[in-house]
Amino acid sequence: MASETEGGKGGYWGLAPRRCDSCKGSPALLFCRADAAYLCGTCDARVHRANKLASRHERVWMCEVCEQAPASVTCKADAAALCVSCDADIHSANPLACRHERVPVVPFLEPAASALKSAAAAAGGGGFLFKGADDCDEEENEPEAASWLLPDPVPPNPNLKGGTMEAPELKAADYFFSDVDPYLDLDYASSMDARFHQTDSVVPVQAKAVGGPPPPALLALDGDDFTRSKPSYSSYTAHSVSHSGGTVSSSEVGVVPDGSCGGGGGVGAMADVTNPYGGAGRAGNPAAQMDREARVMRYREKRKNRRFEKTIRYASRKAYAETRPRIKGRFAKRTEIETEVDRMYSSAAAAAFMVDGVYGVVPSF
DNA sequence: ATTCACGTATTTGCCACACCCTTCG
DNA sequence: GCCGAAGGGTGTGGCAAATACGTGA
Repeated sequence: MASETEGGKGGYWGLAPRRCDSCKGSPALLFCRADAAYLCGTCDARVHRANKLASRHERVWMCEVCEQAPASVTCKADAAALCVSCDADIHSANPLACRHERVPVVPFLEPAASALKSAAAAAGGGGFLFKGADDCDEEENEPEAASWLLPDPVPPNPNLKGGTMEAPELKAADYFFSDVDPYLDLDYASSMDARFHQTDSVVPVQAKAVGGPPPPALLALDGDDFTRSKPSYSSYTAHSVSHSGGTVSSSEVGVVPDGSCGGGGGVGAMADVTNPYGGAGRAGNPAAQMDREARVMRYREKRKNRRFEKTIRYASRKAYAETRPRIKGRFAKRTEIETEVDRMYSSAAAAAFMVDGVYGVVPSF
């Protein structure tokens, strides 16, 4: 699906990724501090396997955003390795972003491919670099995580440039969004975010305890993976989701073609949507790239803030819903008698309930 | 290997109404 | 710009129906 990058030749956000200093052809995958050189996976393996001394060179991944500079920090929230510049840009964008926990990148000594595997293997034990933002401390389905998060474990082969399914430019960031973006209405999500941010402070989140960590598949795809056929995770059923406006639901994240995409809907619109990189129409368009960047930022913020447990936004409504009369589970109209009874006992009975501790005071916001 | 029936698990929609939020004067 | 009133829209939980899935014959 995401086999092409911005315009088929640019980097993640339209900027061409830095080329390997050795072969000058493949995009650099890592930076060797000792050599002060940017290397692709193939050259890295060749250079640093040459002798024992070279094998001790510390290397770090390239910044996943700009692909121009070595990563200096890893943002846990974004699950991304970022260079100093991108780190500053991204995490100064808004108050939420600036709160992201970041840690210095840890250099690795093994070849890139091995390092990738190690990272994937370590994903279950603190190797958050290649994990989703919310599942840092949870078990991960390793193959799946690798399949959608990891950059191509096989170093790009310059000889196959442009002729393989795996475009050389395809890097971690591509995997991050390759499955998600086409089905993620970022604008809508952000608008919902805006709404929630307006009201989130109104009512404290009342998170119900859930049995365990969210399933990797959901975590991996922001809970929006509607491309899969009916995932069944009992702890995260539709009730816990669709009955909660605070969590992701199918109604929240509609599969809505981006109105800003060219083509005017129909097949054209969908074709554009299914291309997470905007297609040729966006290539080289700074405005579109900025828009894309903003969307990605919003997506990441949403991903960071997502909750898979049921979230009660209005405790008062919950309290009323729980006490509301029902017929076969449906809310029923209060009869006059009930109303009268409610009125008669509202003060005394309510007080008794509160004394019993069964019903708490309904907060009024 | 395919089809069918059956049981189980999961998802979806419905309902009333208090309250939040926007609009208007 | 501030305030209050009015009205519309939203969120809430339990149940049943619908749907999906799994298993054995």
